[in-house]
Amino acid sequence: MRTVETVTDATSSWDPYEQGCPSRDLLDRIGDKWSILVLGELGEHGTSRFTELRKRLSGVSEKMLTQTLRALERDGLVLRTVHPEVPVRVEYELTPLGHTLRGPLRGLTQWSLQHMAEVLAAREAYDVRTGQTG
Amino acid sequence: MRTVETVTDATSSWDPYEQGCPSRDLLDRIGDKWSILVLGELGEHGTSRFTELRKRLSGVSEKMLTQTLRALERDGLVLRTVHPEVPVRVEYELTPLGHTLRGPLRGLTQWSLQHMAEVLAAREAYDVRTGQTG
DNA sequence: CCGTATCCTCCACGATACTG
DNA sequence: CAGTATCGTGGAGGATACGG
Repeated sequence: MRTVETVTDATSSWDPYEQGCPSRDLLDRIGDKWSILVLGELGEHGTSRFTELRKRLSGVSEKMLTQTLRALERDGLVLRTVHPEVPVRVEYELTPLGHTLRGPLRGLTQWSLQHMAEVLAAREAYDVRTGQTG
Repeated sequence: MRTVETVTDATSSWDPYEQGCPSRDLLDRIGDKWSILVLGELGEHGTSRFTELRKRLSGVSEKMLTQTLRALERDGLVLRTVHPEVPVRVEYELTPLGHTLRGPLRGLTQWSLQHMAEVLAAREAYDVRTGQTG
């Protein structure tokens, strides 16, 4: 899932396989490890500062958090506001566009809550049947 | 996004970061490059054979298609039926559980269709503002 | 406090060749 | 037809150190 490590050539080319599957287009952007976690946090807690986010998303490195926030900002999903104080205070919040994503995302969350147990069960059954674990 | 290249130790450990974010749990399974495309195809066209899928998902390698289908089968989302004829005929279809995923997935698709243009626009605006491209 | 710069590791994905 | 086996690679993601 391509995030933008080299931002410079991110606009250059789109893989042909993406054309015609909108859900893939979207997941190519937010399907990475941290994007939806960030969107979730900003959706629930509202405006947050960098370090605040970093603490709540335990496990994220500074690099990845910055990178994720930049990508979301670039795509118009997150608004970044710098308050020129000393020390600097930076606040992140969802844009209106970002808020419209919460619905679909909640759809995924709901499905996961309702059906993930079945998935886990199916997985174990499969492993027993095919003889992993035993 | 971990798919199962080495199927053997796939059950062994779960990253701690996943706990408590159901949408991430889900995306860790179907957020890979081909899963939702396969689910989409099987959802729309119904029962399909291996080569049929391979043709419709143009660009997928045999290895990746097999791997994706196996993972989906293991998770109880896809049913694989082998017809012992000569030559062998294998058919894939969504399970009832697999069908329940279509709703949430359509949610993503709808969002993408409605808002991806805004995302693209925001992206260009950002690039101009920060001085890529020019 | 809020990042950037650098280096490194690991594995998802692809290409190719072969099989029941 | 429907796969398996093997090898190679790009780049996502982490650790660490430094900068405004």
